[in-house]
Formats: sequence, structure tokens, C-alpha cells
Amino acid sequence: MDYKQIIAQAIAKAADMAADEIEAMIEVPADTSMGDYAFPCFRLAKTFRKAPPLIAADISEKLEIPKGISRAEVVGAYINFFLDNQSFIEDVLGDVLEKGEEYGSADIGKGRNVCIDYSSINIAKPFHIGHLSTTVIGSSLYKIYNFLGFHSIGINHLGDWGTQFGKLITAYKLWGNKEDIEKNSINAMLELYVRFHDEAEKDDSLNDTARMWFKKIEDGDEEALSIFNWFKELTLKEVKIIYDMLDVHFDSYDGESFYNDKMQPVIDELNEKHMLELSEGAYVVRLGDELPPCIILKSDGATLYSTRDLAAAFYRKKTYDFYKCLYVVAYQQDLHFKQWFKVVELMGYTWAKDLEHVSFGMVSLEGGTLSTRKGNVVLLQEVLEKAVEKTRAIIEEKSPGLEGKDDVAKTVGVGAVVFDALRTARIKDSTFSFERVLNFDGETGPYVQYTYARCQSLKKRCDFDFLTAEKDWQAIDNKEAFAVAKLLEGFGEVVIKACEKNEPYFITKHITELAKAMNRFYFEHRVIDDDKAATAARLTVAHCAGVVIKTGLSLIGVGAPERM
RNA sequence: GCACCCGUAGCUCAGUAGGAUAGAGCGUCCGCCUCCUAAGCGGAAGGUCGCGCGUUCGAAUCGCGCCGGGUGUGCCA
Repeated sequence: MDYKQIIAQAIAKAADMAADEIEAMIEVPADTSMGDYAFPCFRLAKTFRKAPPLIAADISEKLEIPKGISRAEVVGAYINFFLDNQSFIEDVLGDVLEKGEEYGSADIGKGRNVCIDYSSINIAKPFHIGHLSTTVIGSSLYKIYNFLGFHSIGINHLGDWGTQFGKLITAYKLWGNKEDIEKNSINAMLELYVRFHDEAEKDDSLNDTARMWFKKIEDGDEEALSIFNWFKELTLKEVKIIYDMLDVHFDSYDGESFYNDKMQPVIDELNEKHMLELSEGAYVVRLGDELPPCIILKSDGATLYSTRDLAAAFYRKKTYDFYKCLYVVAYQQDLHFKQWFKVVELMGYTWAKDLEHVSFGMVSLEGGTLSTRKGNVVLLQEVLEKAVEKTRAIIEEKSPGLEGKDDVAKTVGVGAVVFDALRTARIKDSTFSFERVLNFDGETGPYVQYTYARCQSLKKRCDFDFLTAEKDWQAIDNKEAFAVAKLLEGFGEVVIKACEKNEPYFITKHITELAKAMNRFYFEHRVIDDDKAATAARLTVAHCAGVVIKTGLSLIGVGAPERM
């Protein structure tokens, strides 16, 4: 089934060259009218001392057309290869039928653990659209790695440490009340936090009180800890609602507080290795001319996030013996990760190369940057609710008789938001817009889901078992079915590429293309008619497209409704 | 100042281990439901691939230099 390889062998034989060398030169033409595979002869000009078009003609003449290829055609310096459409379609569909939802999966990660640090929310802070990227990218990677045989470990590295919690307790003791917090949860905490900052500007002694409360947390004071843990519990409870909506899961919630007692051994080791240097009152590790030094201990002796990240990395290596450890964190922290990765390397650990910062771009609002404290935020829950609401309205308009409207509205609405967040390369900045997220036309989540529902609907309309029925493959010997088959065939490679580059959008793009091809097929060819064998063949196309669309959607964390 | 990232159609983006006339969606305009879901399909218009020089048979893609935007740049995370 590896056509590239088959073609390479044939060319190699004709040109008397090494097959692997040839294979690396074979490409896929941008335009399918120029074939399915192409071999450019430009680079052979030097070795053969002939003009490229002549070389192409010579090779073509000696070429034995391999099985599965219908013809080879010389165009200028290119030899273009055309697949035998019918046998190709049959092969691919057969493969999808056989493997089902496993189609595209692999076992390249067998026995390997991959830690994925994503979402990593802050306690007592609302979940806004700025947290969407890390959450859905991380969650998608979690699924992609699992699909390829790895064992993913999802880690929500909670932001549950720091003086802000001293501030929060101070504010709570002064102005808060239990009922309000229980009732309004994060909103109430945020209000207290904002009020603290307002009041502290007038009365600096509040900051001292806050430091005192944080010290109490550190010292394990019972009252301080109980308030702190209560805040933590309420925050997680509220955020869990969003994670459930998004179908996002974690295997660990070990965050900053968890590593509080695990930093000293790292500091000791740095000391033993004579890597710590006292500089301007702080202890730092020098990283050479390329990078600024990494601060390990502040001049007051306190630790920093680098220290905590180091401790966490050692803990994860020891606990999970990871093959890779990914950090799905915005690009603002590029330097920070480069620095402490370098520290691990300088400590002599070769696994430093397995640490990877999966960075992504910023989300801003039309009115400027996001700021929790200034109230310039769009809450994710609000976005999801609006999307579901809008979907609900569309359903009432287009399919008023639909069963399970609420479930479908949820799957489609939430899917639209997630799909939108995973539609481009991670690194791109984006400006959040309700207009775009709530547009369900064109290359969107609902479009792909709609195509899936269409495929399912076709199957329901068929009154015999098309899977076991005899099929007339000639009925799908057309360019639309061929286009679907090619995209089905390319799916596995795309998943691997998405994994290698940690880019879920490769999958988003591919299933969008597949949906387009499927819709074209649907439009051009009546699927169900009186000819049973032909109907069975055409339904197989729809069925296989549906299988792969569903798998693809699930890998980016989007559901596939059976009808919509 | 220095480092990193980005710059492709009105907008949002693909395409960047060099390859054949630079692609898609949105928006705009024009068509297609007595027929399997029109959240669909087809078509039109729309581009000095930020600019210049270089490497190459060939550059949106590689190198150098600019310009524009973003991020970061020692005790926040």
C-alpha cells in the first residue's frame, strides 16, 4: 500500500539508482490533474550530464509500470504517476472497514510515557478564553499520543501557591462572608481580590497582613490552611464543570504547593555540583553567553517558578520515567523554559532534551489585552453557553423535529468553540471574536460535524446491510470518491505529523478537507437508489468518511453527533 | 539596545526539510432544494507572498540586510 515506495523501486530499476534516494525525491503534485505522485528529474542533470526533460523521457521509456499505477506521463522534467483509481479506492475502503475506529492509529509509542502539562489553572481566578488554548491543545495532544500507542499523563499544574493567597485570606477575613463565597465561588473570590488591591493602595499595612497570612499557610497554620483549601476546592469544583463540557481530563492535579517541599533537594544538588553563584544577593545558575542566568533563589531566600519547575521535572522523571515531557504554555514564557531546560542539561541529565515547551500565541480582545483584575475578560463558560444557545436556535429553525436537541446543541456548540481554537498553527496570536466563533458556515466545527451526521443519516436510510452486501465498485470509479479515498489514506500520516510537531491543527485541517470531499461526493452522486450493489459501494464511501471524521474530531476533542 | 516569534487576497489563515499556473474559508456578487440533511454544492471578483540583495536550473520557502507588528529581557507566574 505504500505507493511512494513502489514507484521509487520502479524508477530506481529504470535509472539504475538507489531506491531510498529516489523515494526521497518523489513528491505529491499540488494539482491532481498532474498525477498522484511526481518525480522531478532536475537534480539528476549533473550525474547524467543531460537536460532534465531528456532524463525524464529516458527513465520513462525503461520504466516498468508497477501494479496499482495506471500510467506514467512525462511533462517537462517531471514523470507523473497516476494511481489506478478503482483498485486504490477498493484498497483504502477495505482498510478502513477492517480497522474501524482504530484506523490511523499506531503503536509507535508503545511502552512510552508522555507527560503533558496543560491548562494549569490558578486557584481563585476565573476560567476565561485566555485559558482555552492551553486546555484544548493539551487535551488534544493527550488524545493524539494515546492514539499512537503512547501512555499520556495529563497534568494540571495548579497555580496554588504565592502571596496572592495571603491577600485573598486577608480580604476574606475583613470583608468576606461564607455564604457569599459558597454561592458565588470564584466570582466572590475575585471580587475580594480586586477589592484588596484597591484598598491596599490606600492602606499599605494590608500588604503586611497578607504576607502574614501567607506565612501562616507556609507554616501549616490550621485556620489559614483550611480557608486556603476551601478556596481551592471551590475553584476546582467550578472549573470541573468546564472540563466536563470540554471532555478534558487530567491524571494529576499536583501543582505548585505540591512541590513546595521538593525544591530543597534540587537546590542541594545544584550546590554540590557548584553551579549556584551568588549574584546581586540572589543565587543563580550561569548559562553561558547565549542565555541570561537562571535565578534559583531570590535575595530573600525564597524560591521562584524556575525552582518549582525544576523540582516538578525531577519528580515527573522519577515518577513517570517520561519519554517526553510537554509544557503547553504560552510563548511569553519561551525564555523561562529555555533557561531551566538548560539548567537540567548542565546538571548532566541527558533527558533534558526530552523536555519540550509547546508554546502558543496570545488571545486578545477587540478592546485590548485580557486582564482579570481590570475585568477585561470573556469567560469561557459564557462563550460555551452562547455557542450552545445559538446552536439550539439553529436546530429549532432547521430541524425542529430532532431528537435529543439539548445534547446535539451541546456537542455542536461546544465543538464549534474547540474546533475554532484548534484551526491554526499554535504560534499564531488571535483576537477573540464572538462573530467568528459563532459562525457555523464554511470550514468550522459544525461543518465537519454536519458532514458526519449526513453520512450517518445515509446509513439509516438504507434498508439492507450494505456492509455485507455485494458491492459494485465500478459505481464509485469517479473522481469524487477517489478524492475521499486519498484523504482517508493520508489520515494516518497526518496524525503522526500532528504528534511529531505537537500541532493538533494538522488533524483539524485534514478532516475539514475530508468533509469537503465527502460533501462533493454526496452532491455529485446519488448514494441510495434501486441498484443494491452500487448503493452498497457508495454507502461504503460515506461510512468510511464518517469513521475517519469521527476519529479525527475525537482527536481534537470534538464530538460527532449522529444527527443535527 | 539585545534575543525570539510573526508578516501570503478586504478579513482569518493553509502552503515554508526549494519544484510545475500561489490555495482555502469568511465577507461581496451570481447560480443550485417537486430528489438521500441547503449548518450543503458550484461559479465570479480579489495577491508587488512586507522590501532589497544573494544562493540555485528553480525561492512564499534557504542566507544576509532592512521595514512593520508582537513577546521577552535577573529576583511575578
